[in-house]
Amino acid sequence: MTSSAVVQVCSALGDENRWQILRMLGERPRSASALAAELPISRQAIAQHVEVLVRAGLVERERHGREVRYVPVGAALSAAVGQLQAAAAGWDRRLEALRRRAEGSAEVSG
Amino acid sequence: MTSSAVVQVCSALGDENRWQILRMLGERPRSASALAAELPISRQAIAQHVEVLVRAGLVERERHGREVRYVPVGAALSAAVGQLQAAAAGWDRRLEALRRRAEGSAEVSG
DNA sequence: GTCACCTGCAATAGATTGATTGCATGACGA
DNA sequence: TCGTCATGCAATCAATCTATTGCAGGTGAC
Repeated sequence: MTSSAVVQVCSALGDENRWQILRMLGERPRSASALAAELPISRQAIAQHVEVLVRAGLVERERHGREVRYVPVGAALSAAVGQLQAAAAGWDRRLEALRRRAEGSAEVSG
Repeated sequence: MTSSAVVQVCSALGDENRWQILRMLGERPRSASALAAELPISRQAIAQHVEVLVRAGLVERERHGREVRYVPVGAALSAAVGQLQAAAAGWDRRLEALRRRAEGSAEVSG
């Protein structure tokens, strides 16, 4: 892993095609070929996007005969959301303190 | 804007340098020059990262004389987290249904 | 066994991103 | 006014990412 889990999940979620794929898999697990039949990009491009999602832990492979179906993993997203939430909460607290200080005195001694 | 707000926030959060910057700004708002003095990358690189964060709505500019201080915006992160949470919840529900179906019968008729 | 289909790997081209250097502009302080 | 310091813009380079094509390997159907 080149980066922490949250960063990797965010990076994976930082692309609209991957959101689209994730949404489609959420409706119904599908193979890369099946996804390619409904999206304007090639199967290989989709395979690469899915690989990113797999590495981020957001989807899992499921073999069905010669077919590989991809299934989203809700828990991974929930976990990432939890950490983001914690970060947001921490910042909120600190930022509130900062804001109070800023309103009280714009510039104390340089 | 080239993409939706959530995607943009995720994309901005998909880089460790930007997390680092965000954390440092959370501790204490600073200028790009001040950040550059504490990070191993150039001021310009930091300025570009901060620009990404500003475009994502995660930080705001604050002029103080000839200095430009950057302040994180907790609300933006909270909002994004909220949407991610909604997505996660939706998927969780659907995925639970899928899982139940999968466990009951591996492959029903196509 | 053979055919068809789906997956997987490799190589490649184009676009985007991350980081750097150099210079110009603008504001504060002496 | 002049010097200093911080910001801002432009150009450039390297690395990464996205998407494509082509082909080899495997699995299931007949």
